[in-house]
Amino acid sequence: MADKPAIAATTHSDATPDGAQPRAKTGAVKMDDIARMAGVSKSTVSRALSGSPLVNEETRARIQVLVDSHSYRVDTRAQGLRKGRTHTIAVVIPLLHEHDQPISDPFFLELLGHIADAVADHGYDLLLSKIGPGRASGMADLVDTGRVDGLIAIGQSTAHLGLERLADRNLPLVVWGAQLPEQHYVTVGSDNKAGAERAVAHLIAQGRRRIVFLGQRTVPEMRLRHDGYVAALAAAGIEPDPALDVPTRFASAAALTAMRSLICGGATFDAVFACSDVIAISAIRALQDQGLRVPEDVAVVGYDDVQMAAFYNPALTTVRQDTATGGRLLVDLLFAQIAGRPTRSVMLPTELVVRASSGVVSGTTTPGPR
Amino acid sequence: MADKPAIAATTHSDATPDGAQPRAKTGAVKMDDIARMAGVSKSTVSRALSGSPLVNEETRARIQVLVDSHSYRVDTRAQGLRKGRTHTIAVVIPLLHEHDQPISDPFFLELLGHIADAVADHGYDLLLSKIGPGRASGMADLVDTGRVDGLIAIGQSTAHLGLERLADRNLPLVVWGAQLPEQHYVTVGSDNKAGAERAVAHLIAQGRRRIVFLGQRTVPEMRLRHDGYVAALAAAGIEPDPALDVPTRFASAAALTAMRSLICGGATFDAVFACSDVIAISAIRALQDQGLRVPEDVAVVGYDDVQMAAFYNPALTTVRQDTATGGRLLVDLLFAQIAGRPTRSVMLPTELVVRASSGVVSGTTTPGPR
DNA sequence: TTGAAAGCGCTAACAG
DNA sequence: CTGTTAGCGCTTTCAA
Repeated sequence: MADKPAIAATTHSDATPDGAQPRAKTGAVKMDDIARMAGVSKSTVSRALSGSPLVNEETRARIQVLVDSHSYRVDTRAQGLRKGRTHTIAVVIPLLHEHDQPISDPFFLELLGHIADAVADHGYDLLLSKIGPGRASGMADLVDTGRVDGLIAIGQSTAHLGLERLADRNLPLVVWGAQLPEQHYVTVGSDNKAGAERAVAHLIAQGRRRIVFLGQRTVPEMRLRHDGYVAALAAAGIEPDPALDVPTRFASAAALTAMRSLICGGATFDAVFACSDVIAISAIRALQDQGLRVPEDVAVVGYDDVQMAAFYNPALTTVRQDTATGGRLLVDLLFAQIAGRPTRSVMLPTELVVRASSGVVSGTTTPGPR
Repeated sequence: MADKPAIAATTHSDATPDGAQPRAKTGAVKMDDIARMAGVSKSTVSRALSGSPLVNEETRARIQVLVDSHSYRVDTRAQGLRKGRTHTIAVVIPLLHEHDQPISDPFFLELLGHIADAVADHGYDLLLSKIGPGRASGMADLVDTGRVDGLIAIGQSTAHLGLERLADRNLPLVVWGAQLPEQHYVTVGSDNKAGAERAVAHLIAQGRRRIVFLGQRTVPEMRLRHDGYVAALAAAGIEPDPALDVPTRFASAAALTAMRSLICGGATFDAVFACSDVIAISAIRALQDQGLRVPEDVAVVGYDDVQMAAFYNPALTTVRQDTATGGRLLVDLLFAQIAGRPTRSVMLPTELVVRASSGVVSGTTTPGPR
């Protein structure tokens, strides 16, 4: 770990600041207490609190007052134990690689934010969990130990088989990612192939012919994007050059290195299709460092339309994934499954957002943010 | 909600795909079942699983086999109910404004990632919760309803008073943010004033005199950064110009607008100190859109050293906050509080990372990423 | 070394 | 409308 912290100040001791109630940690008031004070039974309180119609309005009011004044809250743990539900769903981020800087891609954060909103709207809690490679069993545990009612996996990465197993066990599960043939689990994701195809076709339309594919093809979504890339080239009668197929992980640093070595390797190319905006941005940096101009010498297109894409310099042309509907859909489908309703995978349409980095001549007006 | 999804495919029905065990949803195996199979009592299983030394090794082995083969997992809900602990901690993101795009700043994500790691290392779960303005009571509920053992708030934003109340109730709570005088709760955060002061001093050292402060002073951390800004100016004998004090929210779009109107308002300045990297990046975009060069015409310094800062164009000079130690510290302090040990606030040192955007002449070598 | 019994705080029949 | 009675699945005395 890094160096010791520098300054230290405010002290938090267990002494109660002023003469406040020195209530012990176990001192929380329980339903029984409320019942006693209201002169009724626990059951009545329970009913009153759950809005049952079988309670005298007067009684309910009396109870409510007590509840408020003592700021009593039902213990969800006990409630869940009894009712068999947890009112919690897990969002799992399967890590792609050993020690990728945690959840670093802004795209994830945007999606996560929307998921969090949707989950909250349902009145559920959200458990966030990072799961290392191979350990899909960890996901099952979350359900088996009664911690959550269902799972949302962000990105199937290399966990495909593990996810299949979960789905086969009929655990409520929805995955953000690619729609694979024959898969047993439900996914929500953008139309990766079509999105990529359109992006690459756009580059070709700008007169580019030697287009680099920058991304990790082992991840299903990226493989589909690669398919789109190939399809677009084929449609234009261009033979894909394996030398322009550059694998890279998602971290900025990795992308930078990959791009650098491509350039230094003497490859010739006039465009780059990157599998994510973060990768695209790193690529641009590498290009500029080597004295290449974007988009004049090399046009670049990314994927995601992360917030920052519009603000980059040059502003990034990219394939937008709609994280807002995506997030909400993930949650809605999951709740449908929890409710026992059958669900099916959804593929979201993508949109090509053309900005400066792909070399389209535009006026002085900056293509704004979303 | 947006338009309807496009394509749909794989169906997830309740029918068990192949001849797998059509185990009902309640069909999970319980401790009692294991006990019966092992020919011992529930208590023994419990002891065996918790590593109690009062169990015959042979018995323990027999139980373990059963547990593994049935992939039995202890129900943490019941366990928690009995033991009074939840093994879960909450990370709360107090929202700054009504509908700021959820948790959009990459800085938060980086910090969150590290917190998640640290929490996982302790074997705890992490509940993610977004709380709207003013509703600090929501945080208390998390503890009162027995959902979590403690709270980590990321950014005090405008929730200061609410946090005070929580601390006064002696709930385990650690806050990422500014260290305010007399505050009752424990914080971890960077030395905002010193960091900002150094950044601004750096700009002054580059010969800049008219330096814009770009950020929201209502947030405690930002106010401290403003203090540092003023201090640096004062040290150089520069009178702060109120016209250069530009408030803006944290979203890229807001920063862009703020900067634009400053420029169009005809203000003259030769540098910008932005309260976050995201803001800095938007500011640069605005400057360039108006034909100003960075750093030649206007030098820019950000705050955070978000991953992308090194990759921006021009690479961003910024004040690095160490999210790795910060995250870990937040968690360690929280666990100390949960264990009943007294804790004190910590102020982390910052580091000024000088890159191209502040106009320092450097060779062809790019200041690399971290 | 093990088992029996008593709850953790709550809900849900089943009787009034 | 309300109270009584059983547990939800686990841990933990207290005895054996």
